[in-house]
Order: sequence, then structure tokens, then C-alpha cells
Amino acid sequence: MNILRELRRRFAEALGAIVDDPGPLLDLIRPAQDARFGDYQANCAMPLAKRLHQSARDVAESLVARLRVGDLCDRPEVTERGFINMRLRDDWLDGWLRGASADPRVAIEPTASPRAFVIDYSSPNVAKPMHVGHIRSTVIGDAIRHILAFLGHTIVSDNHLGDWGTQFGMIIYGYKHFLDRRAYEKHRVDELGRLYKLVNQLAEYHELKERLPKAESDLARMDAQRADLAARVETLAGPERKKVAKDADRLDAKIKEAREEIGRIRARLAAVDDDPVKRALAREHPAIGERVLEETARLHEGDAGNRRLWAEFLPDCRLELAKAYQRLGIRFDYELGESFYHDFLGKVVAEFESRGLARTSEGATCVFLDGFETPMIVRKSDGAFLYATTDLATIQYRMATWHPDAVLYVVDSRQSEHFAKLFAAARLWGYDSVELRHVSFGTVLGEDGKPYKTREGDAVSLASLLDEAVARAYRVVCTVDDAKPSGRELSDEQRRRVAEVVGIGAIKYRDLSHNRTSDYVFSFDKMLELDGNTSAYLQYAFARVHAIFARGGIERPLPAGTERSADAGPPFPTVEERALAMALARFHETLDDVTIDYRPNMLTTYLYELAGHFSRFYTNPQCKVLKAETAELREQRLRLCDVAGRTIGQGLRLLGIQTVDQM
RNA sequence: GCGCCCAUAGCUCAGUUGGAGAGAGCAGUGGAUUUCUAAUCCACCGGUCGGGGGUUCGAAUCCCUCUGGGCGUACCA
Repeated sequence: MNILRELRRRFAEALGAIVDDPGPLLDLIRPAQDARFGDYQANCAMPLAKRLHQSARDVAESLVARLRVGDLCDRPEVTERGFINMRLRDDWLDGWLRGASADPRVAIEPTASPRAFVIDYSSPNVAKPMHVGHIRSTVIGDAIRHILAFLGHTIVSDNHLGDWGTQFGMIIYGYKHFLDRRAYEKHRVDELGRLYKLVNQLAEYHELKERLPKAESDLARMDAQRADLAARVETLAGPERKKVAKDADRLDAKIKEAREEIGRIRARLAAVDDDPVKRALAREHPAIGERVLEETARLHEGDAGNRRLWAEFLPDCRLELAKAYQRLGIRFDYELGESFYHDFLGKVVAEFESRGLARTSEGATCVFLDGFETPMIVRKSDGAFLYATTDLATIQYRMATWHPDAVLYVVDSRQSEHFAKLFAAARLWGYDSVELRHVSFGTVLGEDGKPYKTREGDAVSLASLLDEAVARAYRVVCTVDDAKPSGRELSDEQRRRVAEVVGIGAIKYRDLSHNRTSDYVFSFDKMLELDGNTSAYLQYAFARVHAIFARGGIERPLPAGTERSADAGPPFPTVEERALAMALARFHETLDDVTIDYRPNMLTTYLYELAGHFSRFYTNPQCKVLKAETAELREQRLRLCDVAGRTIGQGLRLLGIQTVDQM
């Protein structure tokens, strides 16, 4: 049961008698921010006070008088300033706990209004090995999928692989000119990765070489302007002088930026020039950029040789990805890559043209959209299609095949303009009833605040990050297990299993616990932390619950239990027990909150706090479970442990994180 | 130039969309184990919520402005 929703329903009735539109006021009913204010608070009296020409306190009082929550809460308290504080009745909470203990879904009923979702996430480029930048889309998308599915929605997850673009032109070109046959036969994907990097580097070399003179002349021009400003400042006084000085400061910033840019260009060029082999290759392939595009075009046109190469590369590339997904425990319902849509693209463009939605401009076929400075180009002047075209075809296919109510794109926020145009174009096209949603996330930055790269310019590979996480977790498992009072408890096989679960979990949790819209600074050490607010903390709480049941030899699910006897005393004698029960009862509203704006970090925050309540309960000497003073207390505490363990386990599962019984 | 996003403790980040002394983790300091797992718990230290103005009963949150960052910006994805 979503308690918050229930309270809002009750308030809607009470407010209905006072105002016409209770809707917005209901948002002001929320969990209490501070335990001393109770469990929930309603802040709707204050904004009403002015409208009704009464004091907030009086409004609150009359609201409470109309409110019927006696079965749920103790009598609501009204404060001087007009806050309404509510505390759930202990017997109600006790009844809830008994129900949750008997329910495999810990008292979370599926939604009454299920929707059909298509979720598009991960979507890596198959020609390159996955790196740390791919974690966010993959992990966030997977968590959203699990959460929506658990709440009863219908989900199709679709990995929109990049298997058809310029990157294949690059490896085809590389294969034709730079292949190391022996390396290719030994490990195809590694050799393809090398070819990709090499071709990319050479193409970039020529591009930068062309750009450098302009960058240098721009800088020279700015330097001249700067000198000019410096001279003018001397001739001025007062506000005029201030203004010019400020312009000079701005220009200085730009000059600094330009110098840095030129420095970066020179470094990239030097990486080729200083390597005799690469320098020779660069000389031999002066038009590599255009040649790559030609290879791509030939692939798309159906050139037999290039199609054969593509078909040769693809299975290995996909196998490599599959390994990464398997290790992460992630599966997709479909993996329809860009290549799947190739045959639809011409028709899509033709339809946009015939319906007058697109027209030719500067040789390219463009969809002009209100509110955008630049059009969405669906066909280049050389006839090639773009990812915008593919994305439109993908919408058409998904709508026709799965009829979703909503399509979620879990993609980097840097593509927000692309999606805004895509969705606008889709609406013009007639898809105006489906909710198309860019679930954007921030960029992973390096310590320097720039998008993450290692010094060599290559991102850290996902595999090496996972390996390191598991290795570190293994070291901790061994240290901790060796130090147990009664000696080591885990076999090496168990230790390795725990390390895998804890290590992978740490990485996923670290990412999911950030607000998805924020950029965040990548830190190898922070990513692999196992102390504090980390998945290991939750996994540890889970294992402790398991230990209690194992130690007591108690089977689960728990039996229904005896009725409370009249002289049993309060159901939650300590604040720790009450707080834990209350936290458990909030699982449902947390999940509902997550889905409002697809924010998994609301779930991590909840689980961390829940595990904290459990730990405080567990470490309180007055909350002994197996050695509880009475049979009734023991039963009750076992219920708390049971529901706590299953809630944490379920919550972690929804985040795509596994648990172990012992660690 | 235009557009979007951001600035919160030494560091990394939350802050439920405007609510009651501004929070967590890490780092630092000090405590707790005859105990169902100490990968734990408790306490202390640490803040001009980038600056200034405004709206409001009430602002880290909304508006304006300044400063400083990031990203995007016609044929890459």
C-alpha cells in the first residue's frame, strides 16, 4: 500500500469541501522531514490561509476537523504556524507489517493502471570496446526497466546498437589497408579495435592539420585585439574604462581557451608525427576521412564486398558485448541495431517529402521545425541517411510492433536537442499520443572537469573497471573473513562469488546513487568504495538478516503468527523498531516516486536509509531478536528482520544488484 | 552569437520540484564488541547553499542580473 497516496485521497475529500481544486494542494502532503514532526505532514493550510482570509492555524484546524484518518493515524497535530503533523497508529503499522511478512511482494500490489513501455538504453557502438561512459545508460535503463516491471507495467527493452554507421566504414577501411592478419586470426575484436583507433587517429590527424592554421590565425587576431584594448584602456576613465577593462578580461579568457585548444591540436598531431610508422601512414592516406565515408556509403548501398566484411565482423563484436552484459547481469528483450532499420529509411524520407513535412535545402533533405534554429536533416546532400532518419524509422517500427504508451530513451543529455527535434518531427508525422521521453543523464567527467578520458585519450575500458572492482572486493572479503572471531567462514569459491557480487554492485550503485541529470566526476577509487553509502552496506545488512534466520534455524516464509494478546504491550517498544517498521512501510511510495521522473537515486537513498534503520535496530542491545524477552517480541522482531531483508533484497534486485547470504 | 545544464562542508554528492535549526558519504578527531556478522553503531569537527537584487506567510529551490564552469549548435552518432 502506498500510504502517502492513501493520505492524499483522504485529504482530497476534506479539502473538497473547502476549495474547488484540491489537486495542487495534495502535493503538499509528504513524508515528515524530521522524525519529531511525526511520519507525514500536510503543508496545505499555509497557502490557503490568504485565500480564505483566515490564519493558517485556523485553516489547519478546520481541515483536520473534516479529515477522516482515524483508522490510519493518531489525531493529527496542528502547529502554531499551520503545519499538520500525522503519526501512523502503532496498531495499524503492526497490521501492515504482518501483512507484508505474509506477502512475497512485501505488500506492494501491482498498479491498477498498467502502461506499455519501450525502453531504449545502453545502445553502444559495437565497433568499439565498452568503456566507463557506457555504464550510465546501461545501468540506469536497466534499473528503470526492473522498477516499472515490478510495479506491473509492460516493458520491452531494446538495445539500439550502433552497428551501421561510420565506425564500420572505419574498420572496413582499416581492414583493407592496415590489417595484421595474424593478430586478426588470434583475436578478431582486439584487432578490429586497433584498426578503428588507428583509422580514427589518422582521419583526425588530417582534419586537425587543416584546422590548425585557422586556429592560429584566430589567436593572432585576438592577440591584436587585446593589445588594442590595452591601449584604449589607458586613454579612458570612469565607467568607460571599466567597461573596456571587462571586455579585455573576457577576451583574455577566450585567448586562454584558444591557446589550450591549439595546444591540444598540436599534441594530437605530435602523437602521429613523432611515430615514424604512423607518420608514414598519414602521408600515404591523405584523404582517409573521405575514403572512410565512401566505404560507409558502399556498405549502405549494398556493395557485396563491404557487406561481407560487415557480416564477418558483426558476430564477434556482438559476442564481445554479450560478455560484458552477462557479467553485468543485464539482458535485453530485443537488440535491434541501426542496421535493422536500413531498408525503411528511404520510405521514411519519401513519406516526409510527400506529405510536405520535409524539403530540400542546400542539397539536403530537411525537416524544419518550429522553435529550432536549424532543421533536422534526414538525408545528406550526398544521399546518405543519418541517425535522425534511423531514429524516425525506429519510432515507426516500435509503434507498429509494440504499440507502447511511452518510449523512454536513456541517453546522454548532450543529445537533448536531437531528441527534442526527433520528438517534434514524430508528432508532425502523426505520433502525437505516445509519450516520447528523453530520460537524459549527465556526463561522466575526469578530475579536470572535462568529459572523462585517460591521458592517452582513450577511455578506461569497462572490463578493466569491473576487474579492478572485483579484485578490490576480493581483498576486502579476505581481510574481513580472516578476522572473524571464530576464524574463517568462507571457502575461496564463496569469497570469489562474494567479491563478484560486491564489486559489480559497487559500480552500479555508485552510478545509480547520483541524481541522473548531474554530471559527475569519475574517480576510480570512489567508484570502488565499499564503506559508507555503498551497495556493500546494503548487501551487508541483507546478509546480517540472513544470519539471524540461519543462526536460529528459522524457515521462511514465516508462519502467520499468533494474534496480539491484550497484555502484550506496545508492538514497537523501542524507537529503533518503530522507525524500522515505518521505513519498511514506505517502500511502495518510494517506488512510485522513482517512476514519476525515472530517478533511481530516490531508491538508493531510500534503501540506504532503510539499511541504516536496520543497522541501528540490529546493534541496539535492547532489540535482541533470537534472545528476545518474550515469544511475542521475538516473533515481531523476526517479522521486522524478514521484511527488512526482503525489502533490501528486492530493492537491490530492482537496481540490478545481487545479494549474498554471507559476507 | 544563440540555446540548454550546472555552482551546496576540505573532497564527492543528496536535497522528494516553494515548507519547520541545510543533509549524507569520504577525509579528520574521539568513543562502543563477556554481543544474533565491527564491511557495524554513536559523538564531535566542518556551510555567506558562487555574488547581488526581487517575488512569497516561507527561497538552496521560482524570476532578474553579475561571475565562473560544462555541453550543444546544417549534413558524426
